[in-house]
Amino acid sequence: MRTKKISAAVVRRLPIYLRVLEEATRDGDKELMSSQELGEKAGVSPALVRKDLAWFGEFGKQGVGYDIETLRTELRRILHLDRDIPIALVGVGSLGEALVRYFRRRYSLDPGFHLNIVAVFDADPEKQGQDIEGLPVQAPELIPERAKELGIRMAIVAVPPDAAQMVVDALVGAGIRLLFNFAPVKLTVPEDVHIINADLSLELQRLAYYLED
Amino acid sequence: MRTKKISAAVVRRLPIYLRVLEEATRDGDKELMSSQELGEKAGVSPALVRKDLAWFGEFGKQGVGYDIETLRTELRRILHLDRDIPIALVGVGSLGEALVRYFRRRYSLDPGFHLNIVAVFDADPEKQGQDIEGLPVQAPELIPERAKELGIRMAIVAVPPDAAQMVVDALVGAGIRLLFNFAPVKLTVPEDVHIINADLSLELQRLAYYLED
DNA sequence: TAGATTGTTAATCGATTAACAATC
DNA sequence: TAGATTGTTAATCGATTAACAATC
Repeated sequence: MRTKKISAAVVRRLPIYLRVLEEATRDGDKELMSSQELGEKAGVSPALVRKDLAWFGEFGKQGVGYDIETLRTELRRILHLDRDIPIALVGVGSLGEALVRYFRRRYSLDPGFHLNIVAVFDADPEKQGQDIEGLPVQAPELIPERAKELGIRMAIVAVPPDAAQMVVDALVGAGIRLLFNFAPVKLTVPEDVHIINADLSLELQRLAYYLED
Repeated sequence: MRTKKISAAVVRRLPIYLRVLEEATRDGDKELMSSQELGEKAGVSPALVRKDLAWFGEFGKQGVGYDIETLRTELRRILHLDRDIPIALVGVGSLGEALVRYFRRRYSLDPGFHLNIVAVFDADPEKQGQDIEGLPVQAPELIPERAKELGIRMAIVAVPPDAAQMVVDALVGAGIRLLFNFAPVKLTVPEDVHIINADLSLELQRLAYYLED
């Protein structure tokens, strides 16, 4: 049912639903959840929950609701989170290093968390060879090789702004088409490449708009 | 002209426009910029650029474009970035520490960057007293006191998920109504509190949707 | 069966784009 | 003046909500 193109707005909510369901599974108090309850916990209207899910199939039962276990399994499958996803991170500054630690710990502690940083790159020879959370920092020249070897199709970019476009080009050249960028610059990518920007300065600046005088 | 309520979609683009203008000022090649050019550099259509700016005043000249210097000054004023904004950060894990380093360095290097982390808190007594980028880690009990003293009205939350709601309640209790949250949980706040969530796991998970099988 | 809740269609809302008169 | 570009209105597009028949 992946024929029609699903909008980004819908995709953005799927991991939220999944998180609510994972929590419900952990707390394990019941087997069913209505769109009403799922919506409340996800911060979304019940109608929108149903509409979002309906894009992918008929997962609910009228008069009953959704089976938590089933829906969780489906959402994992839809999001490709039913198996490990190897990820590269480029740029071991303070932020990059923190991200490696954060995600690798999360991966090793939470068995349901399939996002796994498996290779770390930095152009600084001083940093190369250093161990970050069990991974050696490697030269960016090795990206294509390691990507192939490890099946990497997703990367996190945490390099300084000047280097970001170059790094992105290298990643795309290595066949990586899913990018999560922390550099505060607008990047240009081919249209079959998906890029999500986490521009933290921009977010803080927009928060400042709401300051009262 | 802040009578009508400006939508979040508009506010989100303002810092992008500002960044383009700051760059243009730095490169200093010219004094004017059209909505066409500003739009290209910001990744927005020219019509939308004009519409967004028109909410706040008539900053352009027909047939000419926008004066870069003037518009930059106006945007800074609109975003309250024409003066320093003191910020608190709570939670000195690897991510919190990286954020302190990142923003404090940015603040000291870039004279136009007015967002300034001025106080850092963590509940772990082991961490209290430690120096992070020139700031001592303090006990969260001191938040109200320091907030008053330093005029803090914005805070970054980088604590573990379990502690997040409690910390947010404390911050709101101390009169802080602008929050930037990194904890992977849905937080409940009074409606006059603005909260921006940077839920990095959620973003990576949604990127996984676009994996091809 | 009666009550509840889904999946889906129609109505509404809001944001973006197109178009153009005003005017520099 | 002629050409260019703004500010703004109308048209379009897309996302969310309301409503309800289907059905468990």
